Amino acid sequence: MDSMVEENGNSSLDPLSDQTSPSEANSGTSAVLTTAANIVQFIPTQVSQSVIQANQSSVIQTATNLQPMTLAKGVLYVNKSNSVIHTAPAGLQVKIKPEPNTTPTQVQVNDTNSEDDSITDDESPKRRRDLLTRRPSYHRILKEISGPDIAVLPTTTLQITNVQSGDPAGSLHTISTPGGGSTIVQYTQGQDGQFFVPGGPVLAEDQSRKREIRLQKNREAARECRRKKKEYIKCLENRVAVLENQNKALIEELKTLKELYCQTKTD
DNA sequence: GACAGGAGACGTCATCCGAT
DNA sequence: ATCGGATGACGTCTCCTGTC
Repeated sequence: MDSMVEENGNSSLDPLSDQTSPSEANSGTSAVLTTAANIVQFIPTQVSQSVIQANQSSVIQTATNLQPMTLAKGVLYVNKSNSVIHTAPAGLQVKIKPEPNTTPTQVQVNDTNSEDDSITDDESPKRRRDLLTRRPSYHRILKEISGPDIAVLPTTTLQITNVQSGDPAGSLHTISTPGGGSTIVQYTQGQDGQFFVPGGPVLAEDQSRKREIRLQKNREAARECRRKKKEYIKCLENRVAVLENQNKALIEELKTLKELYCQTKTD
């Protein structure tokens, strides 16, 4: 499943929400899905999603207004019907050129290997985001460059001031930016050389507890997300099977009708 | 049996995005 | 503006299978 085109009118994850039979597809505004060898007709209002196999020269046409699309990796989400979508071999990138006065709008697939014009200024931030691959995280980059757990401070001079506090642990030290600027950290140093940050253990404990909760929630969310994704893919595969069957049936029907037509013509 | 490679599941991080 | 859920990306681990 290298490329998919999905009409997003139905927000349900279940691409099988429509199970139209070939006969049902004969009413209402019809859409035509044409692949190299096959023709499938279906009703846009009932068919929530459709799937195109990769590496086929395919066109999806539906009858009415073209709507904006959003892109996920390898997936086209079509907000409404009525698009002309050309798929192409893997490694190509889909580009949408807004053409308000023309119908239907063309969705173009460009070879990004040959030309880097995939993002233009007039495209929405969302589109731009979707088209960009994620950059490596700063954390990861830092880790690679400097090793783990390196804190980076701005290259300004720091100032340490000492205040006699009467604290048995020793005098209070304040690290701040020069000129009475913002305090970065306050600490005391015991006779054994250990550092104590006031309120430190409590704060750290709280933060670590919050972090644990967050991680636990995210763990569960990730699990659930994967489950849904698997379910979704399974549904898409089922849908492919259904459409293939419909395709076969229609081809058969066409064949029969052609034969019938030829027969009546010769009579 | 040892080993390599692929597939799948998982945990974590970063980011997006809708709700408040 | 902030928060929290959802999800893509990435690294790691485990299991399975084929090859030697």
